[in-house]
Amino acid sequence: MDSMEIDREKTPSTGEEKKETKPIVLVLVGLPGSGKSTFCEEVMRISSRPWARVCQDTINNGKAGNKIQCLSVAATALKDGKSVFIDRCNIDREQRADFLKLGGQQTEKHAVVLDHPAKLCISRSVKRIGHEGNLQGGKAAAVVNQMVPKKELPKLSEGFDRITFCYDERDVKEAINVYGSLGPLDSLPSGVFGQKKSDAKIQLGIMKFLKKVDPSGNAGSEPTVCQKPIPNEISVGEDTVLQGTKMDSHPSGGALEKVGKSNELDITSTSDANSADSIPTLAFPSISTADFQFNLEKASDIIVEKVEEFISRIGKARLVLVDLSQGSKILSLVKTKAARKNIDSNKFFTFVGDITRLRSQGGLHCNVIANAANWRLKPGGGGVNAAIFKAAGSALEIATKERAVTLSPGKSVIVPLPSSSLLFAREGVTHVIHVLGPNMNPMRPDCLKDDYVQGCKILREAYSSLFEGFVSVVRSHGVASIHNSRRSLESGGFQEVIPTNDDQKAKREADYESEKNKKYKGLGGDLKSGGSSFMDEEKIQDKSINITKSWASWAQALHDVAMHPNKHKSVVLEISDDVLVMNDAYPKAQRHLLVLARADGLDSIADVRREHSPLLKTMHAVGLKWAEKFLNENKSLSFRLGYHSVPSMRQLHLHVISQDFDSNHLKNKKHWNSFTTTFFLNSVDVIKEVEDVGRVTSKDDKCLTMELRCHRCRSAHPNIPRLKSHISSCQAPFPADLLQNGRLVSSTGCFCYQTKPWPKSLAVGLKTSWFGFRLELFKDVDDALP
DNA sequence: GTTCTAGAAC
DNA sequence: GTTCTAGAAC
Repeated sequence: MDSMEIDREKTPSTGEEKKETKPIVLVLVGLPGSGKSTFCEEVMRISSRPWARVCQDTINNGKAGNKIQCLSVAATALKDGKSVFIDRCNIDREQRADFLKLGGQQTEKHAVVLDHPAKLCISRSVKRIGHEGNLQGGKAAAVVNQMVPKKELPKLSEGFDRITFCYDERDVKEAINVYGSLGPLDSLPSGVFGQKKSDAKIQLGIMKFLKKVDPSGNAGSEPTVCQKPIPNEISVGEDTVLQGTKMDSHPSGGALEKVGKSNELDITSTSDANSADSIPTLAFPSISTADFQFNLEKASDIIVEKVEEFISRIGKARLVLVDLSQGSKILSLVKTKAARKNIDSNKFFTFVGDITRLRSQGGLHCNVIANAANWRLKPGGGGVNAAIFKAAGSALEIATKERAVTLSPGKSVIVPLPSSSLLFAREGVTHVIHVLGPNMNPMRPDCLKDDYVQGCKILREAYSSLFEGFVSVVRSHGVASIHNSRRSLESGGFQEVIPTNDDQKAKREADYESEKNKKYKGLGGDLKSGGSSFMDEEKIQDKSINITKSWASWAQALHDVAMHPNKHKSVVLEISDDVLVMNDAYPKAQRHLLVLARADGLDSIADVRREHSPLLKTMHAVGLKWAEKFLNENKSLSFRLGYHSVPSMRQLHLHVISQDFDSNHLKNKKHWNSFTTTFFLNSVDVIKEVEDVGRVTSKDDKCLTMELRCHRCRSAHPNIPRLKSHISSCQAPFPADLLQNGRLVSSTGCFCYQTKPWPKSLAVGLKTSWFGFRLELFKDVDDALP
């Protein structure tokens, strides 16, 4: 950037002076360590204009706060006539959006982008001490790395009046001067200033689409198509603790107890100890056997039984049973029984040590730890619960409260650990799963006395819930971890979990800001039955927190097909890089297909974002092609293409279903209503909504229990047999809304594909790439619309 | 998602 | 007594 003045010529700047002076909402955009706070301080130091700095790191009485607090403080400052700095990373459009609404038309919206190379930001944030948000050292490096793939440069179209890009200190200084010399009545011209390449954003978009973003984070530079490893020299502090550590008898107290057939453990047997550090690992105490006085023999049987059940589902991840005492009876029992069952000791072992200091003292990095919680989910009571709450600090209490207030025996709740927690910073723990086991101690609540039938049942449920929770964390984050460990190995690299750019979920979770530490849905019935104890969906939406659903084992079938189509050749009708077609295993009509997305991490329509629009169109196109094929075979059929708003099965899948509903598999109200009410989201509507607002908003599962109505004439029927009898003969026309916009596909309808040949571009597109063909396809779709 | 089954509805 | 639903378990 030569100078801002020169850039002004090639920007959409109007250069017009504004007659009325408005306060400025200046959104800083930059990685930790990019110098946002310094920028604000420098401007405020020299400026004669009243400024307020809204800093998320300190907004909560000097501690880190959340976005809502920032918005509130900023709004107050604006009302006082001040201009405000939004001093937080604001790294993507979503993070910035709410701040652009501040003050409506009465404020100017500016962005200053401190777009320094990620390496520089890492180096600065690792070195700094006394950072307001305590983001320094190894943790800072990890956070920066996590953010890099998420970076999305601001655009005027987001609602900014003026955007200034700074790539080096000279640019920053110039920008400080520009804003610092702004008097109370001055204003600045609109436009984009200092951006190196006008197509940088487009390039970034394409790179993101191709899942190949320049990891240096310098989107302004020439994009590259390979991922450069993060330099190793930034590996610092506690991250090096594993190296050279013998796990069997760690001098600081941790001791690994080998379980099963192998004497070699992954931590030490791996060629690079760092890679073991990034294997998703759950450390869990024995549930109910301490204070709740559960019989050790029975408990050890159940632990081994449940470990055996789950071990095949956790991929490369590991389970570690932890106990503080060297001569722990429960560890010894479990170890023996696990060995007897030949459970893989790389995936399950026992460990003697403090569950709150596994990495720092024991050299064992466990990204998830389980807490043997009490029903009130409160600290205290001694034992593991007290220790974990104490070690994690108030951050865990607050995060827990957001998710659940109480817990029933046999249930668990997953709590993502805020980065402000010591357990996160020191031990690398990203999630705590609170579990409540059965109580056999008459001195404690809900004592089962000696009812071990019930007790064993609840303990089994507790471990199922815990391991299911861990599976869901691994599935949401573990891909990144595994990719990462691979990358670490290749690069000799950085051992913190660094999400790769192709893992949207992990990417979302990687946000270090507490309000963005997105919400996980806890497990099992407790969230459902907890009633007022839990945040309802609206509250969750209000707090901009997303839910990651946990999926039961039976719900994984489609995901397994999508991930491993070779194992399911017999059911796959068609496959491309992006989608796969199969018959529904329990068809609810004469013709009932599923078009599955093959991307991992796209569990349901709720995960779909704007960037998935091409995929949705591909799925629609493939579904239409099959509908057309079926129509050629039977002209009397009609088809709908759509998604269940709350699917039961994991993996985004489009239903292509004929409207006869002539099937023995259609047995109950839920079946019927899931295809004939607004629970069934028309593919065309989904595509439009995703393009318009970036996601699908409707999520209506109440209609599943509504009365049974004919999907054609809308007459009500008392039960399924009577309804089926009616629909077998009802010839009424379909409701008007279905006849619009291609929602219904039939040989006689207005949306008729048979009258025109399938576009050649589609055939090519399906085999090659989305580019090019999708526009043509939709040109065809548009042409076909009435 | 399905299966199983207790008990409601007829 | 039979049919059907709805909830639990998987």
